Amino acid sequence: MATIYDVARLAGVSPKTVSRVLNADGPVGEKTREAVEKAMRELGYVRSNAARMMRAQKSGIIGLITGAISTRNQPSIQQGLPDLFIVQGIQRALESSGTTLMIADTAGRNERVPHLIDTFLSHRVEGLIYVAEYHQEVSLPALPDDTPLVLANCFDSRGTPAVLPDDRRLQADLVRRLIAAGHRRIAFLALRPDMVAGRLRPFGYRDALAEAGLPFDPLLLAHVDFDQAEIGPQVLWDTIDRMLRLDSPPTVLCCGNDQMAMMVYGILRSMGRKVPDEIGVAGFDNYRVIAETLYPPLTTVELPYTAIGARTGERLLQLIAGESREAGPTLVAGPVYWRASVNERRPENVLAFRNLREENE
Amino acid sequence: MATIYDVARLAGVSPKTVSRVLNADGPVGEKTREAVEKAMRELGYVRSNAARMMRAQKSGIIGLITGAISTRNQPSIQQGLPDLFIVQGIQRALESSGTTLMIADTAGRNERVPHLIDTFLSHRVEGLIYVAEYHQEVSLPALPDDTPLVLANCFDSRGTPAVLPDDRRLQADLVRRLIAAGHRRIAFLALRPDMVAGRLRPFGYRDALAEAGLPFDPLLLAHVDFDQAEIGPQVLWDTIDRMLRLDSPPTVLCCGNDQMAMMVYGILRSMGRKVPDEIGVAGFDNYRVIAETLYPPLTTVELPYTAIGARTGERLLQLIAGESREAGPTLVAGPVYWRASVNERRPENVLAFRNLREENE
DNA sequence: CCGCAATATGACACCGATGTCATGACACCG
DNA sequence: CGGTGTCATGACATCGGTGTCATATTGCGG
Repeated sequence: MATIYDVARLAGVSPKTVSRVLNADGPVGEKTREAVEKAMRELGYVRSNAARMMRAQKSGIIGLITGAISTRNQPSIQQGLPDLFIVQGIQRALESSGTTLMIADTAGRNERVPHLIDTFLSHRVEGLIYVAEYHQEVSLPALPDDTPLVLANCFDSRGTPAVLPDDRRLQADLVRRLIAAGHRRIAFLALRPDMVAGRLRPFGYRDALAEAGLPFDPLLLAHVDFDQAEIGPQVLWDTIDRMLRLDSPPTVLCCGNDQMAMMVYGILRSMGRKVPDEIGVAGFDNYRVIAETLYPPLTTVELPYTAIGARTGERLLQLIAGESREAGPTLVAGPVYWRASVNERRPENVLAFRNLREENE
Repeated sequence: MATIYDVARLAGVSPKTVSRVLNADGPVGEKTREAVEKAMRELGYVRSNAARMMRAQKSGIIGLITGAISTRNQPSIQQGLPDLFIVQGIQRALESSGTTLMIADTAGRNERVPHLIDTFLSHRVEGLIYVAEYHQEVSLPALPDDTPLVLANCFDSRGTPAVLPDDRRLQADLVRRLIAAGHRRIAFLALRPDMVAGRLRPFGYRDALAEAGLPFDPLLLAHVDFDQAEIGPQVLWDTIDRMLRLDSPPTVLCCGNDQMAMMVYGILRSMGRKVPDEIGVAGFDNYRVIAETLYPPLTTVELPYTAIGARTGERLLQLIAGESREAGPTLVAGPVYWRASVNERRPENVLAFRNLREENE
């Protein structure tokens, strides 16, 4: 591959002059510039980042580690989609910064992380991002002080900058909207309590109930490990069956995620209950393939992965630039998508709710 | 960040000796080695790839361009999953080769590709991979001759090495399995004919029919643009309705992909037809969130994205190593997943089919 | 016509690792 | 005891850009 020396020779100038043309620093004569540009074109010259990087002590590279399929403890076979959207968001944020992304995946083996970090350090990355597959606590090996790190969709106990979904608020927003639609008995089929989301979202659920002056009924809240191989569907069935037999049964089922909602559709159908007329169903994630394809389309709230990625990228760029920024995690919320799986019981409330939100914007 | 000179000074040796310890070439005295290793540990030394790369004229970097969300013409809102699995497969294949992956996404703007390629070339990538979101023809700008390129999930007219799903064979394998299960009237709701998969898979469908001596009935084959915003579901409904009213209606509906199958579940339910007892449904993709969560679980065939990625990585490594390998695209097939959405009408055939396949392995 | 500033260009060193070659210290053999 | 080979180590140049400083050329006011 052609070097700056080749270009210089062909153009009959010194390498330094070519460098000046490349970087548009220092003055260059009109005719000289043209000769150099012609030479570059003829040779198909592309400047070597390695050499440049050595001199400048700046790589323009950011390292990205994804956690991907950690064998067990997966919240669902949703596998990878969060990662993907987060990475796309990161790319969008970095796009205009002139940095390039290097990626590596642990492939489920966390013990590989130190090695991946070393590889990135050897490329002198200017910053590191760790992306987790679902909201969780992680523990990463320490980095040299001068390499900033941002965690996406996860956090650690050292207070490393992190960008997280605002699970509590997202759930509260969804339940608020259900209440605004006139629902009063709202069941919540939460995710397993050993997952962060399974712990945070019930708070949001109760926040919304409390705001509206509705009582919290423990019989309407259940953590359901719906994703277990064999018995998952059965557990889900039993839970729903129990709730529907209550004296005052729920008018809507709030599911831990869209995938669970999809299973709930099947179960309700088997039970002979029509959605949304006999019972409403709401999801969580706005996993579009599910939410938009289900019939009726699923009301849900968006887990804003792309936005999380974008904020992560921005936050890292700030750290690299040395801008201090506040500490603590950045929480990201997203919109409620109101589709046909929940009936509006009181249209007038919904209008009021909309107006209220618009005023708050 | 510490350099090899810092380490050398601290250990009281020359940089070259440190280099020898690092690379385990040339002989080094026992005591010297220990002193050097101690110095490296104390300084937290990580060797600079940039410097190494300059000397060695080898980067150990592979560039990966993903096509992602090209606005229109998407086969579905499946958005990104193929990309993701392909990239994971690539990473698995490259993992042991000591190369690092750089990624960039066009973000739907194809005109950015030349710029992305230049960025990669400036990092002196040893090879390039282009990953498309769905099986399609692409056209990339020419590369310098010495940088190998492999296309994943796409192909071009220049005969660039490519790794593709064997759509025809996958569809044939699935239909064969349906026939083995005793089905004789098999409807095929194909994808749009302007998509490669929409053209190739009908051939596979007919291959399987022909092998079994079954007639091809044009009334049982329809291309359905099920994904259109408003009318998609209606078109799908009409098509199914028409087929079910035939004098000799199909006993199973083969869908263009799992997402379409999911919609078909909803439509059949609305029509009052029970799956699988009154009619079978088969998908395509083995999009697990759908196929495993639907009730009943969906019989489908796997579009082997991870394998496509792995083969792509392997093929690129071979090209980089200068091993010639055959030209032409690499076609990758995958297994049929038999779940509960299609009834076995003739169990004895299925056994025979299994034995046959095992003999062929 | 001289002096000084602005413009245009080049020589050279340096970034950090490593290939090449040289050198010094031993050990072993005849 | 000299010759030869092996081991251990270092000096030096090199990879491709670019920062620093020097030099050559031109223009313009006085």
